[in-house]
Amino acid sequence: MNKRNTTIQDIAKAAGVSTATVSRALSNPELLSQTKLLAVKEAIKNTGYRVNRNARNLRKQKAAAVLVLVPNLGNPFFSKILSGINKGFSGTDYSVLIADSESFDDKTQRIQNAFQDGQIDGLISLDGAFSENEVVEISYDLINKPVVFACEWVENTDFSSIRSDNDSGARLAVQHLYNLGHRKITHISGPDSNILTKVRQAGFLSECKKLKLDLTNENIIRGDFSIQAGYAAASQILSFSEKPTAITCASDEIAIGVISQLRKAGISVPNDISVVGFDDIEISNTYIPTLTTVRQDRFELGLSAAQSMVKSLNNEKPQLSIYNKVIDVELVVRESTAPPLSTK
Amino acid sequence: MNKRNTTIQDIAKAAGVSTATVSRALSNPELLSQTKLLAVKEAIKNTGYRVNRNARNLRKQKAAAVLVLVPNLGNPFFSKILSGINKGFSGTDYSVLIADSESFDDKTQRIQNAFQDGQIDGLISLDGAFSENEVVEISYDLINKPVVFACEWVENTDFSSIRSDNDSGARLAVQHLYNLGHRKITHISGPDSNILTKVRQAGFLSECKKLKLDLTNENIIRGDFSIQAGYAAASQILSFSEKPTAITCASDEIAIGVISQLRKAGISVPNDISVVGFDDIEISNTYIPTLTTVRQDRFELGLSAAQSMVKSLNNEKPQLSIYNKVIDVELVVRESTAPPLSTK
DNA sequence: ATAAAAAATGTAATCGATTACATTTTTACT
DNA sequence: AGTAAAAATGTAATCGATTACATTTTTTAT
Repeated sequence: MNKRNTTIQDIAKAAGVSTATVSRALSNPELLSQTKLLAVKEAIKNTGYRVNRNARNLRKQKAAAVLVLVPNLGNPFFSKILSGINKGFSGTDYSVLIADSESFDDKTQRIQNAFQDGQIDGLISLDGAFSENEVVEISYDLINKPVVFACEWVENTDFSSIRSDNDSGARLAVQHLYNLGHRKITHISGPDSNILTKVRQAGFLSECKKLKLDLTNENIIRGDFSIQAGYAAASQILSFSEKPTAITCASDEIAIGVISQLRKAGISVPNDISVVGFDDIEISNTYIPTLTTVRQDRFELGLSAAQSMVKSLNNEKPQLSIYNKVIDVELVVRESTAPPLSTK
Repeated sequence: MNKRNTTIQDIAKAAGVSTATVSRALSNPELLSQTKLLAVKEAIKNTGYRVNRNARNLRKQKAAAVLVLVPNLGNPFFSKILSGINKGFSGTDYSVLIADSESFDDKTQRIQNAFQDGQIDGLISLDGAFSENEVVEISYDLINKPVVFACEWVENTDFSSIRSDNDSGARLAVQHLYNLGHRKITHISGPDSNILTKVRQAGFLSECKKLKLDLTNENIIRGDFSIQAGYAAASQILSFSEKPTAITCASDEIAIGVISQLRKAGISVPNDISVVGFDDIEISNTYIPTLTTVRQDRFELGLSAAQSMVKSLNNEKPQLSIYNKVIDVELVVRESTAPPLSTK
């Protein structure tokens, strides 16, 4: 069935031109005369020829592929971002390789290898958990290749990044609760080391201060982004002598965990306590109660990251200029927030 | 910074051997004498040499990559499968390319192109929606490359597939409800064309018959797998003269949609009506009420598909033998099901 | 009409590894 | 020790496209 592949040689013969001309027809058609160009196109159509990627990449010293590093592929939060990234590369020559940080011990090693093997031309990382040493290893100076962070990022580094306006998001949540009349608000935070956590927490505290709300150490509960963290946080809150009237969470999953746990303790959301999430994941609009939350446009996040990467890749002189884009977030008000009891 | 790449030539020179020997050290070390092998290894370590993938692939006429076709990357249902696939390829030389069926007009064209470009050696499709013509285009005869379907599959074809035991799942749901005392059960189905829908629906009907339950045309409601379909189905059910006491759904999302909509109409799950889902997605364990559902091991599904693909890929003579694996499902009983009112 | 400049095309080296085939070295056996 | 077989190694062609450089053709300007 599959004999030898059709190559550029075959096309050259069929069209009565040299291989150089065929190659030009492929990548620089404007250099050719109409006649030859047509002849080549005709031959290509007749044979169904397609350029061999490996040969082209070898010669051009390119990979025509980009690696997307996902902290945990199993977490649905990332799939929408991936979808946006995919969209951003559709219509380009680039393939999207996906790797799961969890699936290997040394992720920087893995990244370096992929670059050195000529497997990839660039890296989009949704994972911001890199140590100082690791950052050096994937830095531009060393690998000479573009790196873009999306969603998460690494502090004090020169990598481009696309991120949501996490600070505003946190503030919007507080303002919303404040406007409803809440004065005692607790924030459930993500894992300490996470950059998103830090920013959202800082935004929360700063906005509370601005609004002159009392700040005690019961204002912040630490957890991670999971539903389970929400359970745990709810239990803690239940033990507070003076309970908050509202809670802002670092993720929708936390919010859902909190709500479900509070409910088991007979505390109703939003009647007894209001809860605001962060992210606006799929379920938030269908959970009972539907969740008031800060929407991040995850698709857009991925799309922008991909587009920025494509730009870097297309500039022959890899422009080092750091590109940072902050994507607006939006407060989506639904059922999980209401005025506090006292004001009713 | 980046001078010329370290090549096999450099290693040969450094180790005082020929390039052939270096190449053998890389892929058939057992052919070499201890002395030379060590010399080569030493040289490789000193230089940090890595083989150039493009060169190797060109020469070997391989791609060392597999394409995973996902019906819709934005749908979190698939991310766990992807995670399993990734796991299955970790430790191998293969890269995982991901494509979203939604992101191009002609998916078979896209697949064929990827094969012809030498971009991929095999295809794992999570998308079973292929017409007869399309099936021909990606058939083994034509492309001479392994294809594995995971989760979904195409009827009456010779492709390998890894799937859940959808039939049993549907039956387990009915049995569970039957054992609780339910005698009037409605099934909310997925999109007509979908193979999973067909099988689950057939399982439902067959089990109902077996248990001698009345079968009217109110036993089946058509929808798609979405939460919205659940909304719509709930509205329909509310209009039935004689309401079912229990509902089985083709997906958890449908189930959640149904529950939330019934609730708005003042009907409580499970007190008034019991609901069983299918899939056991993340939220099912946290929804209110927590969802009784049929668990599919999505990670395992992906893992098996990847392993099967790796096997096909490693057999030099691509074994055409069709490999079908059916993965057990499990009924997870939670809060959304209870005995019907009448029996209480 | 002709020289100079510009455009079109061709020739052949090149990217970096693999491997068929040839040659040398080692082992095994009489 | 001598020879056949086996093991180890080397030489050079090859995979398929791109591109520097050389050459030919066309256009432009005088």
